[in-house]
Amino acid sequence: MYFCVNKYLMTRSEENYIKTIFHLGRKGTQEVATNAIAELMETKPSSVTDMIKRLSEKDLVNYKRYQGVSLTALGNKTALGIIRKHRLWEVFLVEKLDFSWDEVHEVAEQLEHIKSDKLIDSLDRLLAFPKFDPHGDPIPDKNGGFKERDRELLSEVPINTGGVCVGVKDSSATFLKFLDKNGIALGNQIKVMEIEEFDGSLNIEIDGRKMQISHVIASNLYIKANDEI
Amino acid sequence: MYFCVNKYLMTRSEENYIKTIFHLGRKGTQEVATNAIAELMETKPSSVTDMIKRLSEKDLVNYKRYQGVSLTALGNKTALGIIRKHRLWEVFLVEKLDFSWDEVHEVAEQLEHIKSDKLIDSLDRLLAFPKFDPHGDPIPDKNGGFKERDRELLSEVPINTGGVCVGVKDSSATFLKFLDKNGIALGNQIKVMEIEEFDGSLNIEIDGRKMQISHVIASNLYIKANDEI
DNA sequence: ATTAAAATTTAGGCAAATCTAAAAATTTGT
DNA sequence: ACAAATTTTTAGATTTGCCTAAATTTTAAT
Repeated sequence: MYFCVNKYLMTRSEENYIKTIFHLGRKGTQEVATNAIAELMETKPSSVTDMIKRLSEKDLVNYKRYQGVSLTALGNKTALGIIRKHRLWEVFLVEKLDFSWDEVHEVAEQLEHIKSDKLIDSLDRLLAFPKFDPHGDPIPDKNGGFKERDRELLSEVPINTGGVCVGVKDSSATFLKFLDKNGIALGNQIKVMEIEEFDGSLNIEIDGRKMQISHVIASNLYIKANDEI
Repeated sequence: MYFCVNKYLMTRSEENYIKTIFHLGRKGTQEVATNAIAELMETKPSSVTDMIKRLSEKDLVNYKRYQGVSLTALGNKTALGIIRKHRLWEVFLVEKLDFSWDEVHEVAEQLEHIKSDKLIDSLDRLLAFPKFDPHGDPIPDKNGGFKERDRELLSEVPINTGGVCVGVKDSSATFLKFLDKNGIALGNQIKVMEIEEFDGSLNIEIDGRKMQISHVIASNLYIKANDEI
C-alpha cells in the first residue's frame, strides 16, 4: 500500500522538507515559494528545487516549474504524522523528563523521525492522549485529525477582555525564556486592562498580578476568551 | 574538546560500525576482522575498509592494512555511550510502553542515535537508574563504567546446580518468543535435575515446574548460581 | 617453500543531498 | 511594454556511504 511505502521509506531530509512545506502552506493558502523553503531550512534554493523534484516523483507534492509547491493529500497526511510525533515527544520530554518548554524543540526534531507505529501509539497512551503540546499547539490524532483550538492573539482582543493563556505563536527558546522570567505560563488568567496608544503596549493583569508587556509580546501570546456568563 | 567533536559529529553509520567493532572485540581480545564486520553488518568487506579508514582518521580505531581493527580508548568510550543509550531505551520500552522483550531491539537501534546528554540522563533517572536491560545485559553508567554480572551459561553448570535466570546470550526475537511460549523469563528459579548424555538436553525444574530443554537452549540462558548457605 | 585459497584492499562507479555559478523564467518599476 | 530585478532552475562538482570487479596481501596446504 502506497501510504506505507511513503511512510517507511522516506529519508530524514525528505521528511524535513515535507514538514517545512506544511508549515509554510498553513499561513497563506498560496503555493509555497522555493525561496521561502530555502530560507526556513537554511539551505540554498537550488537544493530545494532538487528535493522538490524528488518529492514530486513520490507524489508527495504538486509541482510546476517556477510555480511553487503544495502538498498532495498524501504529503499532508505524512506531514501530520511527523507533527504528531514531534508534539507527542515534546509532551513526553516536559511531563516525564522534566524538560522546560524552551528545551524540547531540538531533541523533538530528532525524535520525530523515529519510525515505529507501536512506539508512538504507546507513547500517546503513556501520556494519556494529550491534545496539545507544551506550547499550546494541537496534536494530530492517529488519523491526522486535529482541531485548531478556539483562540486569539492577546494583541487582537479589546480592552477588558479576560481569558486563559493557551499558547504561544513564537516558540523560540528566547521568547519562552522571557516568559519564564516574567512568570507568564500556559494556564494563567490574563485580562487586558489598558492599551497604550503610543506604542501599543498593554497593561495586563495576570493571575491577579499587574504588569506591562510590549505589543510584540502580546502578538505572540494566544488566549482563549473566558465564556461570558 | 576532542571527545565532544567525536560524540556529536558522528554519523549514524559511523556509530553503527563502532558498536559492531565493540561487540566483536569483546569475544576474543584479538583484532577484529574486516570480513566479520561486513558479515554482521550485512555489507561488503570493501565498504568496511572504506569506513575503517575514516574511523581511523578520527582516532576512533587502530588500523593497520590487512591486520584487522581495534577500538582506541576514544572509540571504546563512544561505543559504551551508544550501548548505554540502546539499553536504557530498551528498558524504557518494556517498563513504560509495555513492549515485550522481543520487540525492543529494532526501535532501540533507532533511538540509540539520538544526541542529547540531558535526554539520556533524564531517562536514566525516570527509570530509576537500571543496571540491566530486558535481556539481562548490563547498562554502562554515565562514565562508561559497567560490571559484567557474575553469571554462567545454564549448559555449563553441573547437575543439581540451582540459580536465578538472569540473562540470555542470543537475544533474537525468535529465541525470546520461544522462551515466552515456554514460560521462561528472567527472574525464574532454575535447577538442573539431569543431563541427557545422548544429546546433551537437560531436565530442569523452573519455578517448581519440570521441563526438558535442548542443549542449544541451555547454552543461551544465563543463570546466577544461588549462594550456598 | 611454493602454490592455492582466503581475506583484504584498491579502483572506479553510483545515489542522496548538498553546494556554486550560470542560465532561464517571472515579476516589478517606470 | 520593456528593461531591471528577483526568483527559480539547470549544470556540474563534492561528500558520504555504499557497490562490483580486479589486484594485492596473508594464511593454509601439500
